[in-house]
Amino acid sequence: MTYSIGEVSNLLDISISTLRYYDKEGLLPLVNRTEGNIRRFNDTDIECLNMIECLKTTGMPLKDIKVFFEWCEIGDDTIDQRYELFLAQKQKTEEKIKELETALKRINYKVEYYRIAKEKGTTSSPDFEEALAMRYLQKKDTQSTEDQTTPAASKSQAV
Amino acid sequence: MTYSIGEVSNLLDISISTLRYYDKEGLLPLVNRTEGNIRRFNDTDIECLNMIECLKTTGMPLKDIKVFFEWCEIGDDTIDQRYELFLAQKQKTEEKIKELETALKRINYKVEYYRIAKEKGTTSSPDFEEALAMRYLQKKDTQSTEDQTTPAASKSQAV
DNA sequence: TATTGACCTAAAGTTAAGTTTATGGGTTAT
DNA sequence: ATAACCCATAAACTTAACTTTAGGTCAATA
Repeated sequence: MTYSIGEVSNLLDISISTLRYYDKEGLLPLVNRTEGNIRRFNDTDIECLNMIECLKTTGMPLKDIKVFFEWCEIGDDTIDQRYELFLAQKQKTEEKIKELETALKRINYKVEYYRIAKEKGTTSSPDFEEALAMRYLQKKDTQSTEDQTTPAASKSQAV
Repeated sequence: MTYSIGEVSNLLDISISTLRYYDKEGLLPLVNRTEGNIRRFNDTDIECLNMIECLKTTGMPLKDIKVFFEWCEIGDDTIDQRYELFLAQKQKTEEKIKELETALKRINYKVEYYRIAKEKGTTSSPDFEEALAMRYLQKKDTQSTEDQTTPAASKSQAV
């Protein structure tokens, strides 16, 4: 099965110009062309594009993705490099997830903070302060696993 | 307690030029200055910078972060907007984490793939194919929670 | 006193990852 | 057969988030 650039664009939700850009940058080694110079993408190309999306999601820059594909083309001599690449990317991704989870806790605290502020109509009344403190203490007692606050954030009204 | 720009830079691991850039872009409402026009950061400024880092981590562009701080300055009339902002950011962050976890599975599969390739010295022998299949089936049987493969990825040797 | 080091501004430069524009070829529907 | 599409390239443009550069102040130190 082969696909035109427009079909691939719809299939993978990547713009046509981005696909051409990736091809030009050498991220898609050897995309076939018709006699009329029109690209025909095959299943391997689709696989490559899926892998590009995967690596891009985890924050790998296109130039590094390109190097990976070059290693693939070279063959078995580059197995070690490719192993190290994925091992490093695994670590980076795990770290990224942890960072996001830490940030999410702060954000969840803010959602709670502003939910109470909405109820009270202000962020600067004793009533608000108390409701916030109540909510915060209550959660501590009940050992809720989600929506934990970051104590540092609760020190300041400023943000 | 107040801090010079250099101290803040060391404290939060943000470059001096980035701090000046944030200030210029209006992300740090009202940083105090000495008579000699030197910035003195206080604890509220540090709090703001921590919040900037948090929001930046979750992918919020600086212009949106700026809007948030402007809302903070306006006061209680913007509580609803701020609530919605954090609610939206909570959702985006949860989605981002899921995306990363999906990508991580693919990457974990590749780590396994290349670990076996290293052992066998190739990615294209029947021996390698078999070892990979063994490993994959074995994991299915034992219900391992980590390092699951994405079946799509196992279809192609290409990448 | 001269120089070093930390700070300041404004403006230009950089990088990544595309997107847009200008120009043109080939096929299909009215 | 002419308009409407889909495809092609090259080159210029865009955006975000910084970073670098050039030029200047000021305080402490050798």
